[in-house]
Amino acid sequence: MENASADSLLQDSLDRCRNAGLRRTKALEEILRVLIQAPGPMTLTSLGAALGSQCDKATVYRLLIRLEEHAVIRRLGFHDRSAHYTMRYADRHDDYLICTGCGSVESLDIHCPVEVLEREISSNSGYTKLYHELQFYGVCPECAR
Amino acid sequence: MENASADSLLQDSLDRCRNAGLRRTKALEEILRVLIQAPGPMTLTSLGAALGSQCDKATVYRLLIRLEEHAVIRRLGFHDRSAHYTMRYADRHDDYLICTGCGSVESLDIHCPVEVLEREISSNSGYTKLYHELQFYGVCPECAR
DNA sequence: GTAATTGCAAATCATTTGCTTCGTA
DNA sequence: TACGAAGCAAATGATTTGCAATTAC
Repeated sequence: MENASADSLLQDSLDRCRNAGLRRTKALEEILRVLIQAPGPMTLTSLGAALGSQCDKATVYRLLIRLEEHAVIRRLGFHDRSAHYTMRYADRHDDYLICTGCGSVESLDIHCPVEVLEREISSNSGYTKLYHELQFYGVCPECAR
Repeated sequence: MENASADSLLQDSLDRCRNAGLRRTKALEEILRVLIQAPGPMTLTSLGAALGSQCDKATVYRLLIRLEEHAVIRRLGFHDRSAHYTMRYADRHDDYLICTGCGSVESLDIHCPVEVLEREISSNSGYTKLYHELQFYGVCPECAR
């Protein structure tokens, strides 16, 4: 992802945050900047490391929660003990392939056949605001050596 | 699930455990018995509660890990902080529908279109022992009131 | 008899929360 | 200026681990 693109993504995200009623603080900007440039989902801890001591862990934590509520980011539950977060873009839905050995995460930009099911399940169950999370687990070539 | 069926499932599971080299202990039997009868996935804590003081939490924890390694049970990562476990049967793969409000879990015995993808991903990525986990999240009718 | 399991207690570690201070709108 | 947000410190709570005592094979 090039700089120009990353910049406009940051702008878009900040706009969405303002519309959601979030104040434009340094922590917000930095978190979004890091997440946008990240090659993959990040945990609270890895975000903290990437931010250095620019913002407090509790601040990051609370912002992540709000960002997820407002659908700016997506929260992922891998088999890891910690939650992973990644940007949520309207035109893109990633599923993931995770190695059960080393824990490495690859994103799969596959056309997920689940979207159809989603609508079906929604009408059968009466659940609203449906979304899904799909993960594939396996042993990567390295770990299989 | 009736008793006769539950009994034979327990037998089958115990057999698989023996083949895996696990000793037949009281803790093992009790954990399997509870999981087999459970209406849905259980956490370490709920398992502990169901077992009363029949076995120590650490014992349950270590057994769950081994049972998962030997594919007797399946571990699920919901957005809950805790891991959920459920029996794994050869002829059955459940996906789940979870309410983001109250956390209730329903299992979906749908024919999951992901199985096909799984093989495809396996050959593209070189990953082996692939399996997947699919969850739908949404707001249940109650919580939407 | 012996190596695998337990039980109990203590250590981790990722959150989560309370509260005071700061800064944006 | 008022109220949401940040920073700091302390509380949770679900795992994880160490080690001595048991127990299945």
